Amino acid sequence: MASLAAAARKLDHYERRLHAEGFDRIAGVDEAGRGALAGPLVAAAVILPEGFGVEGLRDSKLLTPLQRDRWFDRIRATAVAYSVCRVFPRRIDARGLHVSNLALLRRALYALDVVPDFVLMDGFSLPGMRFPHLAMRKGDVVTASVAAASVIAKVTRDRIMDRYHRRFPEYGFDHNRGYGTDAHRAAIARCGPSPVHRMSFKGLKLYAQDFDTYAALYGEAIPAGETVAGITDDETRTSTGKGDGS
RNA sequence: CAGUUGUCGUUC
DNA sequence: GAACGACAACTG
Repeated sequence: MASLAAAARKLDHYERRLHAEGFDRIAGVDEAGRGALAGPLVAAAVILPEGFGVEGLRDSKLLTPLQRDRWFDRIRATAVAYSVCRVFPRRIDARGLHVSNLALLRRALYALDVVPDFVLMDGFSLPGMRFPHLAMRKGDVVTASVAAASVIAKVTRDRIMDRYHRRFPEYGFDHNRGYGTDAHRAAIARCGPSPVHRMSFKGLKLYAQDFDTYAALYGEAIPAGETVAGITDDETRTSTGKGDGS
């Protein structure tokens, strides 16, 4: 029990310290979906109430899907305020990931209907932010507010990807969440990109600019059970016109 | 559930 | 070199 209490104290260590210094609307912000080849970037900001029971709460990546759903409900039910914002692939392509990400985090903060008096951030700080803030390495592992935000962002994004899976079933979005697995890349080689793919990302850019090279690199990662009978490596290369390499 | 390894993406 | 975002496959 001592170790449990110690772990709990550690996760909201910053919140407690800040509260002792007089802050009582401490927001955590985090985003999900950064490295994905498809789907939106999702950011969430959360202000937890003082004394929010934090035992078992962790970075969304360290929770099982069931645990994430449970925390998602609990955070939404008890938060002083929370917000979720997203940026879609087309805009990421147009503005770049980093710029999109900064704007998104800022939007999530300003979308809070309770104005924070302090902001805890994951990794980097926001240029020109008007709130007092602290950016910390591995923020979602170390502080409750950021962990909570990471859960809201992650669960929201996963649900969006589930919806995209119904619309574009060929890519396995329900499984890979838009990330670049072998099967996902092979699906792109077979079917082409969907409207929710980030065309500015490596791989998709390659697909658009040089399909033959893309197919040679990723097209062979055919999912089990979908192997095209009789197509060997050589024939694939021939059919995609890649016979004339170095 | 607890870990480990691998792979990929973006940015600095 | 670092940070952030992930999935996949393996051990116990």
